[in-house]
Amino acid sequence: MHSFTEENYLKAIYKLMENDGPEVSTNAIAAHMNTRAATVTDMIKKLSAKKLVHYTPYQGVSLSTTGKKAALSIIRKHRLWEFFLVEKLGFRWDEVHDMAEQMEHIQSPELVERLDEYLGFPKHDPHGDPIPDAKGRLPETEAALLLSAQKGKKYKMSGVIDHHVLFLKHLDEIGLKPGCIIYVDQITSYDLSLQIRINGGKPLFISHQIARNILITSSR
Amino acid sequence: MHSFTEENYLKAIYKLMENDGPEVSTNAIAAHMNTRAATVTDMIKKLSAKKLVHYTPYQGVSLSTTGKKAALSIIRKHRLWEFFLVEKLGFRWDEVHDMAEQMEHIQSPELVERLDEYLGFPKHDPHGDPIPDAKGRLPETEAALLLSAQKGKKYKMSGVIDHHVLFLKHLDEIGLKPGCIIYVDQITSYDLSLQIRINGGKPLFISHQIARNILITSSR
DNA sequence: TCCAATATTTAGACTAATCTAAATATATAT
DNA sequence: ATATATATTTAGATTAGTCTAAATATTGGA
Repeated sequence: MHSFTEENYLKAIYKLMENDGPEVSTNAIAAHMNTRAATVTDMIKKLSAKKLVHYTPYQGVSLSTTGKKAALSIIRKHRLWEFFLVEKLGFRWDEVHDMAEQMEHIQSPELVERLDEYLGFPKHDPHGDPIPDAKGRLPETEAALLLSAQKGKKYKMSGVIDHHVLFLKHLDEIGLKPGCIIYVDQITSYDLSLQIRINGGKPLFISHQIARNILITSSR
Repeated sequence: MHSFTEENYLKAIYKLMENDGPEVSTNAIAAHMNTRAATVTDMIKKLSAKKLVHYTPYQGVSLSTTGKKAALSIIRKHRLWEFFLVEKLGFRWDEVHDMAEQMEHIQSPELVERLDEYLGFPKHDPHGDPIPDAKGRLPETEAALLLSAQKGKKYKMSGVIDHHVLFLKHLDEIGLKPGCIIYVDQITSYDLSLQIRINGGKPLFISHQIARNILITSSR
């Protein structure tokens, strides 16, 4: 249906749209995809001809209904495969992105639905990101930043903002991963660093830099 | 490393080489891959420049050691994914080829090894084809054709020659699939058709056409 | 308002994979 | 042995995706 490249553009536009609003700039896409603005313009025209995006020259681009659906389908596959890689094959959550990046392009609606069922219809991937259902609907996700946590309370880690491998690896090393319970013992007002305990373990210091990239929900 | 297209050529050359001997003709590749001879010549030159094949113009092509290794790695992945699709996701053996055709190109040595382990190191895929190990070694496979079976004996179905979907689907419908036990009750010398029973079930007539495409081993 | 900085698009070119048509080599049947 | 049929390669063109450099549009500050 769509080429790998087209799928990657749709996904990129979707993610940028999620963060920065519906109108996505050529340069933002170029930066996100590590290509040149001229290349992006070419591809946007193609996606526009296929009615996957709305495009007015110089005004940025936004996903059409079909484009959004396509993007969500790719994201669904990506996240289901990530879940598979962690839960079934035993990879760590910081290892699976690049593999899923390839697997998300496998074309077979039947395969996706069977995989979903096989995995027990998970709602979130190993990073805590919501998995769209077969219709492209995202599960409700109420989440706050760890830096907005209150002293003395406990929370459940529900995901991350930053998805870079080095960040994820660091979190994994200190024992932080989605699902764990975080007890907030101290908040240093000077540098906004936190002293926490994970699942009731020993105290751990978390910088503001890290706390702003961790998502939490009320525990239970 | 290699493009999808290059991988598909290597696989095609491997399969043709398996059937017709080491020297594979341009036309044979073109026919197998549904392209034109001119296209094949171009690609052969590229594979030759990469030292994946040995090539003398007008004399056909053969896989180099590296080329053969690459081909076996792709076949390994294809067959492991087929096994996964049937054993874990519950697809029928006649449904999985096209999906595996896409999955075989996923690049990640670690993923393949973990998948192999997860599946319990299977030796054969759902069609009975041998799965190369991590080093590219194929398991021993002694197999005969069903048409060479003897009256009154029983055999285990070990695979198929023809891999076309319609053939596989037909076999599945009549209950023949790798692993089943075949009792040969009668052989009609006139048309070489067979009367068999599957796993001791009710009698079934098998044409010569079908019998020549089914592989068997001695039962147990 | 107008100019400079920034963002975007256009023009022209490149590579990989493919094609058709023409040229050339090999094989085969009298 | 030679002509004809078949197989293969070459030449030249096409499409998708990419690039650089140049042209053009938008924006924000004086």
